Amino acid sequence: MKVIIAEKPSVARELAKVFGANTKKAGYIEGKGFTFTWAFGHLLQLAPPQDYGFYGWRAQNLPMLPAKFKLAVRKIKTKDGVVEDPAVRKQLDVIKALFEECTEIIVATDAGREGELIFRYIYYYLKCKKPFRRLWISSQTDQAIKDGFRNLKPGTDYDTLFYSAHCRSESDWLVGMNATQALSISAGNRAVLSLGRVQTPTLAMICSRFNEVKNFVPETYFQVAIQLKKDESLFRAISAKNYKTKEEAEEVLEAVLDLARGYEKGARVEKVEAKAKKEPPPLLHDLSSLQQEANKKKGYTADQTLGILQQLYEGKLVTYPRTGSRYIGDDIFASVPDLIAKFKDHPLFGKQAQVLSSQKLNKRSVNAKKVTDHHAILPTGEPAGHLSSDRQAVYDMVVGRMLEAFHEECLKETTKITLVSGALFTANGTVIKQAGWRAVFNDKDEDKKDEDNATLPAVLKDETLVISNKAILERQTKPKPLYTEATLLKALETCGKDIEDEELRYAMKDSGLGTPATRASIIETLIKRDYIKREKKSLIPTDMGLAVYDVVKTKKIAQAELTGAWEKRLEEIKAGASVADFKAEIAEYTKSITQELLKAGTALAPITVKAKA
DNA sequence: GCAAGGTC
Repeated sequence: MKVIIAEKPSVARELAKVFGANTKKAGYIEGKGFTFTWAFGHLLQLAPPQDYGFYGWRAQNLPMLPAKFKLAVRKIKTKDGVVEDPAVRKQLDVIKALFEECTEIIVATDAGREGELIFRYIYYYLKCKKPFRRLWISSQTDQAIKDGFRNLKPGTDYDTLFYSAHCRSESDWLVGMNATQALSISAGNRAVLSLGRVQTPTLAMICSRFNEVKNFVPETYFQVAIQLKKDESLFRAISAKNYKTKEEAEEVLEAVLDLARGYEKGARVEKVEAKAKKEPPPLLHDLSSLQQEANKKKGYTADQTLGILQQLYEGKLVTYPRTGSRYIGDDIFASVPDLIAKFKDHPLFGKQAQVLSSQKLNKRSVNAKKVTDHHAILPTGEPAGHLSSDRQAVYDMVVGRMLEAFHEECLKETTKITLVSGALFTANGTVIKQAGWRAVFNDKDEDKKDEDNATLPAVLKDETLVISNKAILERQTKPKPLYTEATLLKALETCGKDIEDEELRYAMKDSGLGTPATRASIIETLIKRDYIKREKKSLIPTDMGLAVYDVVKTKKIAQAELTGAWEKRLEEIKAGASVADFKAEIAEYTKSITQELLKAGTALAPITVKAKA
């Protein structure tokens, strides 16, 4: 018997279906000489400090550098404290029995670094010696699965991938556990002051933006607005220049030849620029873009959206949600017309689904090369039935985005009218000629200011127009906005892009900080630590968060570059570079950051006393 | 009591 192990039940079911195996047992499916079993993500984790004899949180223990890491069954928190997760233990027992029985293991965890680690941790924890081969597929259509099984790779081909995954895991433990204890201890051991490769740069981003806003000095400036009349329509134009003082603006205002001053047609059209613009449809959603949209439209937190999506996924209404890809492959695309047809009677989207059924689909979201372990989020087409309002809202975002993504471009015409009346004035307008994908939600373009979205009347060069009104506008420069969950998620995704060092920037280009599956929990961790809080839609630091930021802001652990540097080395390890060298560097860094924090954290003692009181 | 990573 051969046993196939997947990362999660849904994938195991999919594989079993392709093989025609359908005898369901507790924790596995069998048939046709194969057994399909699964993990639930990471079943095992690196054992906590006490498993190496580091009891309590004491400076003498630091730095904790286990000679050899141990694995422990994943824990959950219950009212009786932290215990082994019984479901995980049970599944491990199932896997153990199957591994003992089998002649060969086929590794079908997700095709990536963590997928490899999930399997290897199980394999080594169970002290299994059975031979294994690797299934490496990036799409789960029947054809891709069949091809993948015909083309299984030797398990050892992925040894270096495992080494890089293992290094990632141990390095995060070493730096995170030691830095956390060092800071907490030196601040008086009254509160958990956690630090980590991902959470600390995230905190730093929130704090630095907050400080920027707090220290921002707004500057007042002035504009002159005129109201013009062409036949029966009115529109507004704004001075081409901004003025620093009210006096300057008043001079310009005075010079305007308006009706009140007796000028029948005091404005002359200097220039009319009309441009046709094609606006392509948005890409399909990945988890992050959906979390951002749900936060903007409905105010859901990233964590809530992930939870809702997980429920929809378990209800088989949407495809795998924790994806970082906004694309699908050609195989999935082939099934899209049928999928769209299933929404022809949908109360909200039925009409657009029908429209789409009769036109050529836009292929902007179709690119097999940009599909990583999972493709973009799509509805499955299963009948949804009655859903709670939040599930319905998120489901509609998935369905609506699918219709948008395969829709035609939106055709717009933008117009810029330049006028002279004393000074120069401009009016910007946009007219949607053909809604295309924008017909799905009929939303306005939220990135644009209202005044740029005005509908302007047709005017000709050198035509003269009535100025029916004029005014001075007092404006203020604005700071960048505080982070919301939506903008923070975006920033986490893209934060590697402005790193100066070219190699580090390259190493982070596909990753950013954290992963789609973990970003929501990073935000929740910072809130749980009392480092940040939600205020309306914004995320703002607490006094504690700001104090921690002050201590670590110049250190490597607070920089996104640290992840870039690690990614670069991990990529090299994957390509065969020395593991020992990287481990030695991490041990060195662990020692130095621990020493620094053991001294630096004393500055935080007063604030932890206050927090405790 | 602690990281980041995965997922029911």
